[in-house]
Amino acid sequence: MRDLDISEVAARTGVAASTLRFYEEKGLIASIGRRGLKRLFDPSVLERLALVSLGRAAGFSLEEIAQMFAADGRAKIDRDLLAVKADELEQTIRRLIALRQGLRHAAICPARSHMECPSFRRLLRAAADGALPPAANGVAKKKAKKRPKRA
Amino acid sequence: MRDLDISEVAARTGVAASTLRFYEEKGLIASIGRRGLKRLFDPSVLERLALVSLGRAAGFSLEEIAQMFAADGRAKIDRDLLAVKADELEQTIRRLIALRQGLRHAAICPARSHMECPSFRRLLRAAADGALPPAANGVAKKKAKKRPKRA
DNA sequence: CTGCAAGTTCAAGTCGACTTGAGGTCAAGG
DNA sequence: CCTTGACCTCAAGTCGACTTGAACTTGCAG
Repeated sequence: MRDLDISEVAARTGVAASTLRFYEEKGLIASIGRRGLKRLFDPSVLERLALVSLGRAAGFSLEEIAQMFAADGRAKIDRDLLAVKADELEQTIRRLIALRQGLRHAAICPARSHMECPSFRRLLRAAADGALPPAANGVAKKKAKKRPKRA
Repeated sequence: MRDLDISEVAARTGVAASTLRFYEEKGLIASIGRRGLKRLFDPSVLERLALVSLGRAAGFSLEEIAQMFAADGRAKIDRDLLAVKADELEQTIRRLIALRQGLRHAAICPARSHMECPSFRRLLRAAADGALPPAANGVAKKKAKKRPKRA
């Protein structure tokens, strides 16, 4: 496969060109050269981006991800770290399950007011105790932009 | 129970005073009056805050939460909306579970490089397809501040 | 009566991950 | 050869949820 220019990478991964530049700046990906001014990417960048996407989904920050890559050239991912993240994820999952249960119940609860529902009050107590997940901050409105063709 | 001043509310809920002012400004809570300059809160604010906390954990924005309260005076929570959130949560949970599986496997995978592991590659593919959760943005470092006494 | 800790207001700053805008460059098609 | 549109750089802006700082005011312990 030929080298890819930025718009091809964007099209094939669904990652905006601006984001790709940003990632390069952060050391998450690398362009293999330029044609004139324009970046050229090796096709392997696609895999790399998948890895980034995976890392993000797993709750790693861009910086953490960059460090995994930075360790040495080849994506050297610390297995212990993975296990730790998996455990964290497990915690989160448990909490979310409890929460979902609570919500479902609240949604169909016959009590006149939620406040009269013991189940809801229990959930409330849990929330007050901080036993529920912290709730992702600063999540901007997804403006449902074009999700480009999947290659 | 007597009316509470802001630091009492903060102490009993673990919500910073600055946050309480912020919440009041946003219409999420209301102070019942002032002693001099100082806000006084009715004890019911504690329950209200638990509700806010619950809403946040469930993935509602402050604005959405405010609207639930705004509908009329008494916390009028739309059951359909709850159900919707519960479903979203369900989606998220499924994805997180897949992810956790993937991470766990990757953590113990015997393949020399993760790239040589079919299971890992499958996960990667899923990530590339956007089948994984979007990963909460803008989450600032929790600096492990004092979690004050639970009343 | 006085001092001061604890409250107040309002504007501005922070955090992470990007996006947007202005202004510039250049490879390729007509 | 010349246009043009895809790319480029760099600075600044955005989003949500708060926090922080500066400059005041005040209830109340001593």
